[in-house]
Amino acid sequence: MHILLADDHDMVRETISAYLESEGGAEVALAIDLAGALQSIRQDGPFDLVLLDFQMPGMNGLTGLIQAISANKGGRVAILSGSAPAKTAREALEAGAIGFIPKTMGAQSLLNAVRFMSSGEVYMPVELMREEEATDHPLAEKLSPRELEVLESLCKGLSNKEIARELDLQEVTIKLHVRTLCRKLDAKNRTQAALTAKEAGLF
Amino acid sequence: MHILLADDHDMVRETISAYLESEGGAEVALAIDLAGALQSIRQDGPFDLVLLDFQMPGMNGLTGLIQAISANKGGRVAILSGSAPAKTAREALEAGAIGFIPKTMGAQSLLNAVRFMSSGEVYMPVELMREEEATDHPLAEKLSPRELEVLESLCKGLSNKEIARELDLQEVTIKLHVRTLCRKLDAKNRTQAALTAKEAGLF
DNA sequence: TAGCGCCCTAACCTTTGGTATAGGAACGCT
DNA sequence: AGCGTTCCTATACCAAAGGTTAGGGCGCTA
Repeated sequence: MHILLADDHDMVRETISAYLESEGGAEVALAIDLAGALQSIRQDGPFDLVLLDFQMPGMNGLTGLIQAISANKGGRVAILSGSAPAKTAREALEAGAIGFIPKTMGAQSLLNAVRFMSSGEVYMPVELMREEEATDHPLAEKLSPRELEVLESLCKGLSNKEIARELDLQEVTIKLHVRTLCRKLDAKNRTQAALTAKEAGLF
Repeated sequence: MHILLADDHDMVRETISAYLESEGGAEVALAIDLAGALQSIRQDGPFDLVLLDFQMPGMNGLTGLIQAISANKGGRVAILSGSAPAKTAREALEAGAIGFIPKTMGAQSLLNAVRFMSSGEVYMPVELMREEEATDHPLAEKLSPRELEVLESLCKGLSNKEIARELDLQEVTIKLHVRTLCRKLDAKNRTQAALTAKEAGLF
């Protein structure tokens, strides 16, 4: 197996690669950011599998993934993520990733998944696949669709008026939603509501 | 070397332990959370070194560290952290930790640090020691001490009046600081300022 | 059909937030 | 001494946020 592992945490990178090499007999190339990964791909030809850390310089979201896929001709690019929101996992697959690996996974399972993906199979942990559970953030369940839209704008720091324009509603209506949002999120004001939503990783 | 490694990420735990065992000849016990770690310490006697992930169920801040230190009689407890704010590192040392290891550290350096700490020496990466650089978040540099205090309260979602009470100042003064904060953080309002500060990992 | 939950709007009011302008006190610096 | 910076205070005005009550429309369901 010819594998490229890109992660900006030296420790993660080196220990995982050591494990894949000793236990899995893989040949592992390393990169510390997206730029390094892309260069390595172009230089040392297409890999059987490219593992990209999701939070890494240059990645910003899925654009880095897409670049890597186009660089590594045969595809075979997987995302490695520490805190895995199920939604991004599915988005990654839709964007063409061959797999999604949360770091909460065991080392042995990782090895299996890597073998799996190296041979061209798509890998995705079942916990992240359940359609329903996916969008269902524990917090989001209580909110109506409208409220979610408003909350998202709230998290951009927009004013009621701006939100009203964005959603094509009256300002008063926004106020209403903001009030109920504050109640549901147990916040005293819009700022706390936005902070809470952010911390819950909703957006 | 008799070592206990506690981390809730299976992958991190298993790969690091595999590395420490094969390359460092260490004997590594594992735990997936603080409770497990404490139990393991009490059962299998004091370890030469206990490595605790800073973000792990049961840790909440430094209280988990302190528990572990008192459980592992000889001390010898070190913190392992993914995103390492220099401030917490120093706080951990003050609380009695024998070392602080950011996951951005290389695997070989990790091994050295572990050997070092196992023999009772305090280990701390130099980058995190420089007194000045410590509080110096790239963003925080531009802000006066007062502004930082206000910003911190802002990040709790407090109103101007509440902040004024907390800092024993007049409300108008807070407004002033909020305004300059918004200017310096390039935010349109308090909410955006708070969000920006949070994202920069300031608090 | 009646009831319920969600969504939208209205008018009205109070509190809070944001801006401007101006001045005083404390500190370090040259 | 004079200068600049930071910090604090003050007055005043307008905009925005927060809250209340009241009402209409829509779709679902008992």
